[in-house]
Amino acid sequence: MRQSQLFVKTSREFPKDEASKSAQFLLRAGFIDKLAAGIYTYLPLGLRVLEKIERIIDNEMKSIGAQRILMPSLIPKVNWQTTGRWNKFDALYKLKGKNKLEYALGATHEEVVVPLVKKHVSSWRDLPLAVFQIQNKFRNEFRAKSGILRTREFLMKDLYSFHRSEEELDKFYQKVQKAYNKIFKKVGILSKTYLTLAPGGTFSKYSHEYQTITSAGEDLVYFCPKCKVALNKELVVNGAKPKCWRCKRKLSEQYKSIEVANIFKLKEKYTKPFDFRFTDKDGKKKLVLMGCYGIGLGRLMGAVIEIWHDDFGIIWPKSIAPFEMHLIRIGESKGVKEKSEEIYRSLQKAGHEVIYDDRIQITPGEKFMDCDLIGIPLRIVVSEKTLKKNSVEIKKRNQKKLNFVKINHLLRYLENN
RNA sequence: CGGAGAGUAGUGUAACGGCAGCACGAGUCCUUUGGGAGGAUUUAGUCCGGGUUCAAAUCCCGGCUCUCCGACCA
Repeated sequence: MRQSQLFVKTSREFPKDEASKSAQFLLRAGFIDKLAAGIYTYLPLGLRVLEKIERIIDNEMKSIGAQRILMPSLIPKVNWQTTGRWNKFDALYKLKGKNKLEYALGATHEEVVVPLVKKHVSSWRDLPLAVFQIQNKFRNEFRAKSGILRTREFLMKDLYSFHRSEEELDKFYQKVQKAYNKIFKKVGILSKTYLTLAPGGTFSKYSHEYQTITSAGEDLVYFCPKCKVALNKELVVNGAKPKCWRCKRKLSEQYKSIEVANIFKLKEKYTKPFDFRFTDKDGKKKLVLMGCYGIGLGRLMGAVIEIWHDDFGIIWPKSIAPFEMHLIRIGESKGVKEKSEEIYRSLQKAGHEVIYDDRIQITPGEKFMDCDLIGIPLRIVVSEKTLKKNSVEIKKRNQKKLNFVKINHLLRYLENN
């Protein structure tokens, strides 16, 4: 993509009203635009990142056998009444339709997925089953904050699994944990992200969260260095000493963290109100057991930036960077222009995702500053200086070192690095 | 939802109750091209509604919005 064609421009000024680093960089670099508190547009660069995260999650979900669907956002009142959440879940956005019908925008989808799956599952032979979707959720948060870390409309992957026994549910629950670890590894935050025991909220007694430790977080956790797991502070009753839920050792140090994902064993909590039963091998009707598993995609994107940035901007992990490389042209001479256009075309032809700073009347300094701000992993510079050596200059976003590579060796160099 | 703070041009900021100014950005033209360059020129603003006053960005009342703290929370 040509940077001159990007309709969103970068901004030199820090937004006055944003405290969190991820929000500052995303706004300055033109990844997102704020419409209102907790409501954001994803601009071309931001959308590319979001789509890459989506693809990673989609792959991992499918690899554990989950089938992707897309449920509606408009959910009738009766469904919420069946589970008792019409009045209990106060983050619901409620709307009135014609004929006095009422709806809530989807804040979570048990009320849709349970009756849906019930229509098609009746025998033990139909189970286990897992379905997921990636869709915008609406929650009327009392307070939106920290840019895309806590919003009122946000993209979420929600997975629901259905089982015949607790044993089967446990097994799948473990499988999801492994898949989640793979996801966090791919997006570059696994080393800071810990399985955390937490209260279950409206869903169950306990749940597990995935907490990414960073000072930008709004949660507090105790971390066990031996077990590599954490305990949410909300679970520590007044005065009690927090203990690791695995090895039982006493924990003392508190860390701020971001809850990037949450998983629950719902068991029969939502299958019961919908009377969702299956006929087991022994001919008896039994309640289906259920689990649910969420990841907030935008929040994950924000968490990655909280971990991966420096004073100049974002440092995207390769896996979710909006582009693989940033080709920068310095200078306006005919030779430089022709050569950089040629390199741009050959990179594209070789299948590389490249953003090309072909803007004119922009000083080299400004191009470099924008490049650091946007945070593409690899920077390739073409200028009079590099052309004298028949080369381009290559620099990684997270390193200081400059490499000069002969132009006719460039594609091979990129393959091997 | 409770508490605190703030709303002036696209962004960031100034102006005692008395001419709304500056910087950056954006547009046009020229020069410049290895870490936010220089010149010329143009552009654009007091959140909304009421009140006090000869006169309101400024004082008062009401509303709206944003940010932060708390509460809440898949």
